[in-house]
Amino acid sequence: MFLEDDLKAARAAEIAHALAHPARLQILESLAAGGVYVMDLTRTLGRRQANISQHLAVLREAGLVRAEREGMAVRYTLRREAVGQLLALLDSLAADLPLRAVGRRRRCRGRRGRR
Amino acid sequence: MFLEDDLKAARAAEIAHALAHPARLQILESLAAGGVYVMDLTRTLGRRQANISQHLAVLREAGLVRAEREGMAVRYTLRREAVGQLLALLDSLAADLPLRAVGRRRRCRGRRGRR
DNA sequence: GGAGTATATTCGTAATATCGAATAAGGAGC
DNA sequence: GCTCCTTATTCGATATTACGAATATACTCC
Repeated sequence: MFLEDDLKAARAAEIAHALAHPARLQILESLAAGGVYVMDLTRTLGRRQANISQHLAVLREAGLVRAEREGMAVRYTLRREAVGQLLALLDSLAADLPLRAVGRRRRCRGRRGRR
Repeated sequence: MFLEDDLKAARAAEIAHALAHPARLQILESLAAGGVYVMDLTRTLGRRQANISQHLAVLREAGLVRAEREGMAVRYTLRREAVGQLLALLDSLAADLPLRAVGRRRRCRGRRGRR
């Protein structure tokens, strides 16, 4: 799939990149439950409005969410349901991932012994 | 899932980040078909050995792949099959993503009134 | 031990991401 | 028009990433 189509690989990488930030994952999770307004996100996530808006721009440009004006506010919704499946998969992977993966630790390289 | 667990969100973001590069997606796709050696990847992907090794390190630290020495070579395999499902989902999303998402273009959002 | 092969890491640099502060822009209501 | 509320964008500083080149490490064979 990606090996023979560089453009598709680039698109997929952009999508993955859009997912690659805790705040954006939380935004998407909020959206998965139904459309929400930006103001709700700033309260829920405890981040500056500008910051939320910046993250939303990343998600928008990746094609993962859609923005619709409703009067003064803007309602965001997931553009595809596959996004919800992606979240679920990431969640399950994150759940049973060995601790080592996160803490930026020294890495234990085979250092031979084992094998 | 991520809203109430910052650590899990961070892990999931790290996993997504590991996926967020065309070369790493291609590496994972190669691995999905069965273990491969680094030398194979350098040939298949047409990248420098050091570069492949650097990308493999990212995948390793994210817990997505496992490295096993086999004599002089090192064989890499997917650590979890959920990774294959992630790839498939990314592929389908990338397939029907509107073009606009990739080209870093000026963004055309509803902008309704055409300003 | 030495030479050769396969893989990993370090270093320097250019490109990119993240964040807050400030500012701009859309819309409602007066 | 002006003001308030909501959201978006720009700017500047800092941090992180990607890459090649060079170097280091692990292993095999002689």
